[in-house]
Amino acid sequence: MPVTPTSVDPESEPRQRRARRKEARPGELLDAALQLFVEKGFAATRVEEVAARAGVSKGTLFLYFPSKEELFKAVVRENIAGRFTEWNEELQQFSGDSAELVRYCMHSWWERIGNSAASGITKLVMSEAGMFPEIAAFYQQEVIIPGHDLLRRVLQRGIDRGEFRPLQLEYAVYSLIAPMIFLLMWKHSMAPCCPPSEQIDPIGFLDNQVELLLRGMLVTGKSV
Amino acid sequence: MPVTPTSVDPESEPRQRRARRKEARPGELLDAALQLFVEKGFAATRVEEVAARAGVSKGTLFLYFPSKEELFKAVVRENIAGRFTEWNEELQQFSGDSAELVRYCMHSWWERIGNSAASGITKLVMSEAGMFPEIAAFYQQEVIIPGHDLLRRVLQRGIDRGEFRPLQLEYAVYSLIAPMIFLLMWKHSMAPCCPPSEQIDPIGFLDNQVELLLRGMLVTGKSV
DNA sequence: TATATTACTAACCCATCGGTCATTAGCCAT
DNA sequence: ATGGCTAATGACCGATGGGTTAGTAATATA
Repeated sequence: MPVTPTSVDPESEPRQRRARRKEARPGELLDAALQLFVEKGFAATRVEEVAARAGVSKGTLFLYFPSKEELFKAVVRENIAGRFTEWNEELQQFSGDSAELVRYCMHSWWERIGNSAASGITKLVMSEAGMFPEIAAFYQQEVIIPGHDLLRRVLQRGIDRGEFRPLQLEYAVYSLIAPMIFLLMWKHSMAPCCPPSEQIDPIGFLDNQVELLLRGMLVTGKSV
Repeated sequence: MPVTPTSVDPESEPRQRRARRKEARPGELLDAALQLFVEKGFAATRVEEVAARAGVSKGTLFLYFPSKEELFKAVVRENIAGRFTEWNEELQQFSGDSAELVRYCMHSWWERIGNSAASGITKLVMSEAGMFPEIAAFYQQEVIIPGHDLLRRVLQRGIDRGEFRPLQLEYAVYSLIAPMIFLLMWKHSMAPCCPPSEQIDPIGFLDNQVELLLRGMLVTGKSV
């Protein structure tokens, strides 16, 4: 494949060859890098390819990022803006019953993370964690723990309101996280080379899983 | 680190430098490769390192495996020998109730796969699937589908015996697979660089998850 | 002990790719 | 216009590492 810039920019003005656009470069490079890292993994992605996809030469990339590794870190940082505070408030205001809240959590996770490029980041981090312990730790701090806490608060609410049985909170939280991680890995690794017979409908699975878990969590007698 | 052979062989006879051991080589190379691939991933593992760990020179490795990629495939094949037929029979003979059978399944999975080197293979395959669609497809055929079918049969048994509610079988199967995949990814990516506070006790989690799911699957009124 | 066979080795080759730098060209102030 | 500044380039470098092969030493056979 020739290295025609896949034109990350929205306005497809026939850009001149050596335009000077200091402001726009980093973002375009990060976008291109995100795509390629998710597609091919860290090791198999060539910096020159990233540069080409951003419509720029390899030298220019190193003008903005000191190394491939730093580029990778920047990609990860860029794509996990702390959406958790906003999300937390949203859940704080929720007034329905806790089963409904859990359903809502899972759905909004799918919409905002699972079904977006952010899911690629998570897959990427888990795949390359061995090579980048620093990033894994960072991700742990910035994503896993906040997400974990958020879900624990949701479950605690259910218990406090007498809707859920007293649960082993730590484990129950992971019971909600597990299907997300599973879906995410599936989507990015098995699904692409998978016969149609074995495809998973993500929303169907998520709904089903949540109902199953809710039945297990709700106080006995309480119908769904 | 010097390249002293880490002596894969059990009997630590002070092996001479150029011993001829045609029979033992492939196995030792595969063992070394498994370890290193799991530790460092495919790309980051150097064939010379594999050879060294097997106590042999790089040239010898290429005498037994035509390329690094074929070595990788051989490792995958070697470590997922069709244990499924044996496993299937074992479950066919099970005489207890189906909840107990599900518990037994999860536990034996943990013992035989999750807590063994085989789990590293699965993690590896999922991580590198993008680079090796052929292997991903192979794994799909040889592992995922048989495992899937095995679990479906278990759940079907529960429904047939009136123990489980009529379930959405396809989804319910993945509800059992999800925690396994989750544990596996966690163990091989996040756990190593994770504060003690966030460690997961695998068996505790698995048990808890199973009980939660069983509560959701059992016909109403049936206690656990 | 002499000879043939072959498992094994180590030095080698070379394509790839991360990273550098001297040069070029777009932009702006005067 | 033009000269100074710097964003951008692409040819280049060096290291890395997969793969090759000419030669060596262990074994078999006689």
